[in-house]
Amino acid sequence: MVPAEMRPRRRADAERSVARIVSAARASLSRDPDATVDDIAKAAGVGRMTLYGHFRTRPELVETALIDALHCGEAVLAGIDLSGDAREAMTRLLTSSWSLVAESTALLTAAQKVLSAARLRELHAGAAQRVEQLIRRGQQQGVFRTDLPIVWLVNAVHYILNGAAEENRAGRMETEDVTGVVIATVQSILAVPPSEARATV
Amino acid sequence: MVPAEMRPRRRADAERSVARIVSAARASLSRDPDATVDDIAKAAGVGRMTLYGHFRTRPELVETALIDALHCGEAVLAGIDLSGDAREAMTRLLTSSWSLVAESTALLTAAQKVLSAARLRELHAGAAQRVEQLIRRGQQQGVFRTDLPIVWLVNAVHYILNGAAEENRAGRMETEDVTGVVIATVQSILAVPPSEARATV
DNA sequence: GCTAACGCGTACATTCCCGTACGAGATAGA
DNA sequence: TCTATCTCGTACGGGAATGTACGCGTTAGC
Repeated sequence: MVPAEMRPRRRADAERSVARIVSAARASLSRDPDATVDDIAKAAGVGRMTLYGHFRTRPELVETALIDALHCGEAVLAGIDLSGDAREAMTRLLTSSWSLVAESTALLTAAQKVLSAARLRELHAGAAQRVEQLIRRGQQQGVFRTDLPIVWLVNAVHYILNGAAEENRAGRMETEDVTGVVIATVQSILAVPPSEARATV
Repeated sequence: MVPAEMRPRRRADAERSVARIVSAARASLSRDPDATVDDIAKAAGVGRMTLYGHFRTRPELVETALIDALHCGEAVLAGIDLSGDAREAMTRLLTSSWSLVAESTALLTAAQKVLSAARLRELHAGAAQRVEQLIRRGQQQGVFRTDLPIVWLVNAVHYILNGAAEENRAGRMETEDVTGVVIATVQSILAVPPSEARATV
């Protein structure tokens, strides 16, 4: 709530602790949405009380972790060239940030239990919109399908990313294989299906 | 554990209660994996103590619900013609039972928290194998892709079904639209991609 | 070096859920 | 009608997680 600039100055070690806690929270929560405050503190290598010194409640911590992941996502997205052929742009996007997007989505579901729906929409709107715009541009270029609702296409991509991340965690897919599988699957979902292609001609 | 035939006879009203509880458990758990025993009892319209009269522990209830859903799935699958063109067979399968499969998958994730991995594999093996065999047959027919691991294809279909069910629950997709969207998406995922088609020829 | 800020542990109150114990009233089924 | 079975409420104990209170030792930063 309070802008970072207005809070009383923090000491350097406090800054480091907070960073480690947020990082641990992102990792723990995206792995297990029900991760305990104690789990996160242990993962961060700090005491539970130290954590409570920086975050008053668990929901506040979850929200901070989600915001952090979304900001990272925004930053990475901003650095990717999304112009040109939408299919190639999507491949670039997935190659460089599928794990980040998957993490954000997992965090989002973790946050659904503790944050209000309105707050969630507010936070997630930006991130999802970038993907949606890319898909929309692909549709205008005629390389992405238009026979399914765009909301579904956006979310289907997220479900696939999440699923691939989970397969990887569960040991059913090697980390080095994920990128290729994700790209192939997503491109198949977004591509113009044969039936529609005929209709378009 | 104990076969139904060997347990002492139950009265008709008890039979009805159990049926309502299992049904409520399936519905509640597939909506919220963390549904409380009390939630389920309320949804079933019985007291919590009545529930405990039939199921000793929550894990036992979860397992029963999962088994029930899987059995329903098996029964439906057994009634579907899976011969002929694998694509059409898949469409028939999805049309008649996407919601059932989605429910089973959701229940499976709910069960992952309370049942052992070994027990889960044991229970789920049959259901997943039917889908896997269908996909494998499609690959032999040359209508389904072979460039991605079959395990991934099977699970990707499950992720999509789950996702579609969630979109429907969240009010982002109309119930009457789900079937079409699911079929279109799954067929796109399984279809032979253009690049592989060229290579095959 | 001084001081405020920080790390961190113990202890405690609270809440929520699970599972058990007991028992009184209702009902299916013979 | 009679009885075993079933429903279901209250009450209780245990466990886990959240958040608070207090305090001592340490360290960053001036």
